[in-house]
Amino acid sequence: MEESKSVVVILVGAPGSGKSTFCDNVMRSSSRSWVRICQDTVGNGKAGTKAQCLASASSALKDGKSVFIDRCNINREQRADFVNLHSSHVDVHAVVLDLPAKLCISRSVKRRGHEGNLQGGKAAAVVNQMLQKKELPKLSEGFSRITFCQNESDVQAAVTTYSELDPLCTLPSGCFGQKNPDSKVQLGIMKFLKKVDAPSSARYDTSVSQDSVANQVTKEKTPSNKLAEQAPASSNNTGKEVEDDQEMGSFCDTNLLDSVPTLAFPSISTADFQFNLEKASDIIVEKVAEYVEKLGNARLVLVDLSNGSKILSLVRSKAAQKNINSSKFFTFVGDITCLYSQGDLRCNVIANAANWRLKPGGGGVNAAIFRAAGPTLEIATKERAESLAPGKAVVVPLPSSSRLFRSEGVTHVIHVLGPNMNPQRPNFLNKDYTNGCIVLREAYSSLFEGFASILRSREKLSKEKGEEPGSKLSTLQDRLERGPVDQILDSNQKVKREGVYASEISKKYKGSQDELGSSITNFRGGNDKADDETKGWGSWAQALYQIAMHPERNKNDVIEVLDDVVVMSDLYPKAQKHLLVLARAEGLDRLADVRKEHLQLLSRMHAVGLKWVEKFLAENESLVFRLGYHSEPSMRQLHLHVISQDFDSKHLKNKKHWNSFNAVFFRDSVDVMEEIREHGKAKIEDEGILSMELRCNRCRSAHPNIPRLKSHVSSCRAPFPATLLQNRRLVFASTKDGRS
DNA sequence: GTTCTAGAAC
DNA sequence: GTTCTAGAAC
Repeated sequence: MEESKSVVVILVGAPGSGKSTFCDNVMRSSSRSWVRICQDTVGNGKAGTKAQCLASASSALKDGKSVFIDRCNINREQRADFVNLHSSHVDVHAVVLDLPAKLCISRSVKRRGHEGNLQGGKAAAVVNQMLQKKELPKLSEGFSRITFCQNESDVQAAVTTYSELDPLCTLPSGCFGQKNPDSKVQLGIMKFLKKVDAPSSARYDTSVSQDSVANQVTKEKTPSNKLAEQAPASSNNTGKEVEDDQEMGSFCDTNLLDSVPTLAFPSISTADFQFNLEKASDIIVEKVAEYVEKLGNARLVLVDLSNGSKILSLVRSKAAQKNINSSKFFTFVGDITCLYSQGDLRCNVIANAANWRLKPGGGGVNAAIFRAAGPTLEIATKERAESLAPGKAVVVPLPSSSRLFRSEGVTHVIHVLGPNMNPQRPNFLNKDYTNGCIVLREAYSSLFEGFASILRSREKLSKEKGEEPGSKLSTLQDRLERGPVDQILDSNQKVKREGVYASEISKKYKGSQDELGSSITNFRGGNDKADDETKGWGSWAQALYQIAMHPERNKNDVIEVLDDVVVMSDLYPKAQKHLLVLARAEGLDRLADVRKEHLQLLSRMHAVGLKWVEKFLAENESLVFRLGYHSEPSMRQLHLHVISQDFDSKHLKNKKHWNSFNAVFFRDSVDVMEEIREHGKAKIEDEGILSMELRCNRCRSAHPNIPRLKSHVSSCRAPFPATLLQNRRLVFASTKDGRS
């Protein structure tokens, strides 16, 4: 009989993956003579080195022992020298403990008395860092056998294999237990949800499916969606290799045909319009409760893209408290434009959180829906309404050529415009939640009324066809599946009649738009949009321009209006006192536009700023002020910052904020005026300065991040740097000498 | 300008 | 694991 062959087993895994436990378990019951070489212990108390590990391994092999290399060996480079221990009488194997990072971290954080003293808080960081470098071993590195373990049962199986490895036996060569590394888990799960009786021969990594995907897919599903509910319980029986599902996403797939009319809607106003989530969730639940029973068997589904969505969880718990029928109203995590193809949720109507222009663009749901629907939606929308006032909705039948119609089964889009609490957007309600809540309620009423009108028109269609009204309410879909295209167009046109009803309403709204949304027209009026765009200012960057030109329309923000300047509080003050003095001149967008002819205006702005500084200093003489311009402002319209030097503000959040007031990017008003006077233009510093290191504005010490800087600044009492003390760049209370 | 969030840094 | 940043979207 052949001489017994030693084995070198290189364990591969992050801290906490269970390498040492694996070795212990094998060694406890193996009939082989094993040596565990652990870098943490090989140095006899000191941190061991890789060289020591190699030496110990060679010497153990010489003695005819088998060896475990118990170190992370996380990438090829780390493993290479150990693989080279291979010889005619030594096999080199790898056992990969590729367990979920979460698990490794929680184990390594919790453990006590670890050999390498890697435990507690720092362990997590190390594990995370290490997993970034992870490189799974390949046979080509020189291994004769690689065993991949992705969960506890894999590990147990590998322990058994090595425990039972008799000294005279060898294990078969090759890779064992490897999953397809980039298999589309999401796809796999989706397919599984559709086919519960998938083959159960092969293994499926339950930890992956349940942790990452199944929850996302199923958690939010309605109880009526039984298949989805059952899926996680048996998902470990499904096939590990999931073939592409050709049926998936096809509208004509009737596997789980769901003919209940359903409206999917995003939370209105809570994203970009920054409406308070608590208030919004109350209103959603209130309005759903009001409408859900009126809508017969139809369903309402609140959709949000992100799994951890606060609005969904608020609405869920409030709806549960109100005992709203969960088969008629539920929340769903997914992309509203792919609910059927990606989420298996059939929604024939989707709501769009539209903008007042009813145009594509912006971002979020509006952009996504217009993109997914294609240009036909824009055309169809235009036929019905030119614009939308807050609180209103308009129903738009989707042309059958639209992708949303063809592949998602969406027959109508209802555009809704909610109240806006975002100062950067048109129709800003400036914290007026009394009005805001009224408008948001109205928005949901309009939306659900619109949906009801679609349902009524379908019922009518069903009657025309001689069907039981409300039996299926999916006439369009039936025709789509069975009938020729002309029939679809035919029914589409009939639906339009109802759509006109909706657009009549919207015309009525248009009439009342002036009182409801006067700043809609204001926003448009005065300047022309093309002009803004050629100058490269985004829509959000126009606010100051609007205020400078029409201060009377923005009474809430403006604190002083003069012929040539407007003074306002910065909406997001970066210090205790932070004002903006706006130039009321057309075409003076930024510091770079300033020339000699503006000198008088500049000195006027400076004087007005100083006047306000005096007022503030009278209230609090410990403040210190600086007046200046940003080299490259984010907002259109030349504005002078008047800012106290405490920088004590929750709105000061990042490097850019700090450096825009404390690096040379901030151009002192006194210097700007002098440069204009002497050279005809002001020096503009590059935006790159904004990412410079963070230094205290007094003692100039450097700090690693904003929180540390802020905490330092709050207590630094060093005098200000000499340059700031010169030329009246800093403004102090008159009783002070400027050297505090 | 802000918010949101992924992922880097600790 | 949390904290923090930086980039994208608006």
